[in-house]
Amino acid sequence: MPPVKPRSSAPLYAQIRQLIVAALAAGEWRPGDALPSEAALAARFGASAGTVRRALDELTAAHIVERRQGSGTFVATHAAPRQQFRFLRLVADDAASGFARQLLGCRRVRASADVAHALTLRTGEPVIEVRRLLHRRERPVVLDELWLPERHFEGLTAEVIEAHPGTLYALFETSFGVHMVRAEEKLRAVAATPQTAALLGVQAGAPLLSVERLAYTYGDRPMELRRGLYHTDADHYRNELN
Amino acid sequence: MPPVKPRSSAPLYAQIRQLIVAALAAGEWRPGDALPSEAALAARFGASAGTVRRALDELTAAHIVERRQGSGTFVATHAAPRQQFRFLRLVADDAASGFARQLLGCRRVRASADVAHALTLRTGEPVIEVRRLLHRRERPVVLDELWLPERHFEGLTAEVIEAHPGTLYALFETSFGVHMVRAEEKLRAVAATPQTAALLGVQAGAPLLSVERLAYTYGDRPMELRRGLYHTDADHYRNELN
DNA sequence: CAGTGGTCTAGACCACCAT
DNA sequence: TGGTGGTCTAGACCACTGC
Repeated sequence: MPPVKPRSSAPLYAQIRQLIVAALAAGEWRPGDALPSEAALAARFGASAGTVRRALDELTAAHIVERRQGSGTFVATHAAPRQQFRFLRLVADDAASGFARQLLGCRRVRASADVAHALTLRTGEPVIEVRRLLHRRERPVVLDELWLPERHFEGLTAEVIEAHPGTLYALFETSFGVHMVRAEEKLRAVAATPQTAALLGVQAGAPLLSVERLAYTYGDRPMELRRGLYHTDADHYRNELN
Repeated sequence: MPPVKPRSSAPLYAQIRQLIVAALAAGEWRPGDALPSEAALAARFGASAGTVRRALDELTAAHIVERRQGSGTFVATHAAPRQQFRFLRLVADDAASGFARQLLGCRRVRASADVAHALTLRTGEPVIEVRRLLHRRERPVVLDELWLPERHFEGLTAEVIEAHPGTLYALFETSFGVHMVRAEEKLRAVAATPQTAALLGVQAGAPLLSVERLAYTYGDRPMELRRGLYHTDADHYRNELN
């Protein structure tokens, strides 16, 4: 990894931030690994400790790395307890409790036009389609359908999913080297179709919260399209606005 | 305003951040005003420029102040073009366009139990209730109902609202000195009642996105409860997850 | 105890804005 | 041209972790 170009227009801390992300994308450090110390990174990039620190500050804010005073700086991982439901904003109206997962299907299909467009693939390229149901208190609350580009997820089968105890994002990390960094969601209210109503245990036509999520890995590359239908009678989608 | 306590346990930059927020809450600087320069604030708080800068960094991230290189640091205001729709995440599926406002009512009522609880009032205390409709392309898309503690909004009437060209949050700032800093929202899908359906031009039972928002002013004091029903056929609620 | 991140300082230089 | 925020440095000291 070369040192930083001195004549570039972008601030040094931004260049260092990008170089660290590039190293993460290249797999130099894996989720959960410790990064070199701030002093070591400063030496590597030929910058002062304060400048490296600023780059790490921003990566910490973006949940790309995680700092632990006294121990070091670590690559963020969806396996960490805090990150478990980082992207699932559905919470119970009363006291929270976890979800039980039920896999409905996992198969290789050809990307439809809209799936391909979202994932920047060509229509008809192979994608893996997963369908699942999440239950809370023995009742179905989320019907999820998601698509992944097959070339990054070769070998993902129902058996692999069933055998994995953690979240899907943790599985993507450990088994496929794909770490999701951020996501964009589009929410709408829709009416349950007869099929979705049956799966979620509601009447056809009942209102459901539709959540379409596009998740990105390092370098803003879209890697997962997800369409969820949330039953929001006893749960709600929680959001904070700044 | 006294200088910072040297022996306190919280970091100096956090104390300075809180002192600045307290000064904002006390009205020392109003939205749109320039704060003293970083050097002047450093002198006032008896800290170095770097420490004051860190406090301002955090206030900038929270959209409480806004920096302009070469000019100074300014108190954030909802009147600024960028902040216009900071809390309204509903965007059109195609090209964006603005909203037209229609006031349905503004009256003084007694707080119901849930409204009072959200605003930390006692049940029956006077609140101002506002109801409006937002239109896009001549079609109603948002039915809004909101409640404000009367003691902070004395004199808020339909005429005042109709006469104000900007957003409600800008009006709250200029006429009542209440600046909203952040908000929490709870989203669900609900079925339109006959009344709401008529106002939004949909069938009774049609799915609507219900958005309950609690907005806070400086010091995390809740100042507005808002319940919106969004018609999401040609619009969606956009969210970014980090 | 050594090594790590967390805080705080002092100062230099640059980029931008207003006048 | 003077004042403002933006970047970058060098170094001191503290708090915490793990051996």
